[in-house]
Amino acid sequence: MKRVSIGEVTKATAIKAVTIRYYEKIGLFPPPARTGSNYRAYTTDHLRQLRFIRRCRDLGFTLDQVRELLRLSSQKNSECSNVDRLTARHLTNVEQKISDLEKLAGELRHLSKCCKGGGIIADCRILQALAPGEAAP
Amino acid sequence: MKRVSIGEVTKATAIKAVTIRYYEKIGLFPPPARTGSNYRAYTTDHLRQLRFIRRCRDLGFTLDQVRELLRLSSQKNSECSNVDRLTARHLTNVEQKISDLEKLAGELRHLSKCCKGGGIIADCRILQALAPGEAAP
DNA sequence: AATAAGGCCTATAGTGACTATAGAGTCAAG
DNA sequence: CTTGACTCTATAGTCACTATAGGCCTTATT
Repeated sequence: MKRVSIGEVTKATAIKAVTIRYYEKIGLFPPPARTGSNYRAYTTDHLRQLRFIRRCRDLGFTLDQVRELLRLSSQKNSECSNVDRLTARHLTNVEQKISDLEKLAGELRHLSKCCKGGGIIADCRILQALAPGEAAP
Repeated sequence: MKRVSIGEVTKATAIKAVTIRYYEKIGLFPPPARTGSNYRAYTTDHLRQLRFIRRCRDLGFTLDQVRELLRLSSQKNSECSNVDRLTARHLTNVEQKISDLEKLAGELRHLSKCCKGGGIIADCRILQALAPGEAAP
């Protein structure tokens, strides 16, 4: 079967070589065979897995979650509800994070509004607002 | 003047003692005096600074940005436009992150929708969707 | 055949912002 | 006097990489 170098994998998956080696080191996917000169030689199976990993990471899953998804996806006959649950939980996290960030953006916008332009630090409204419990005189 | 222990500071600022010591170690704020038994003894100035830091962190500024804000806020007579710029840039980052996460949440919701309940892994739409370029048969 | 460029190898250390752990000294109350 | 809560230092671990150093392999050019 055809085997490719780590550089080819990088081109095909957009995962950097160092990262691929790192994934191998932490046991995220099985290590590939080596050539006579000790170069890694990947199969199309590796490529498939690494694309899967890349996609999961793009979607914000942690490496532990990816590990779990890989494990689950290898058990072809077991129930798929675990996958659904994992995805749903992750979605909840992401939604929480969005709402946190939106609150935060609101506060930052508020800060930005009150200090437009050319005062001096001593009168800076932003800094005053950042110092809690210290009302402006 | 009155000085308080690290425990008091923790209560007053909601920053953990270890974190306060960590901030001290990386030089984020001046180290406090010590008691005879080598305990840290904080002034109200320290308290003010640490509350400031806490607030900045809550707003998502990095420690480097906090460092800069502290530096700026100590120069009472210089211009405040730098503070404004820093805040604005941070806001832009936050807004970018929100939009990234929203796109991501959309994809996750899409995933979640297509796999509700009780199939087996071999047919799992989520896993199929996570494997790019491998269309379902 | 020598050389230079580029790809690949390993191992180690660094990032940010903490968190956890171990082992020891200090203080107040009972 | 002992218990328990608090404090101290130093070190290592977390996550998901990124950077660096130093050396081998391959290919193309001279």
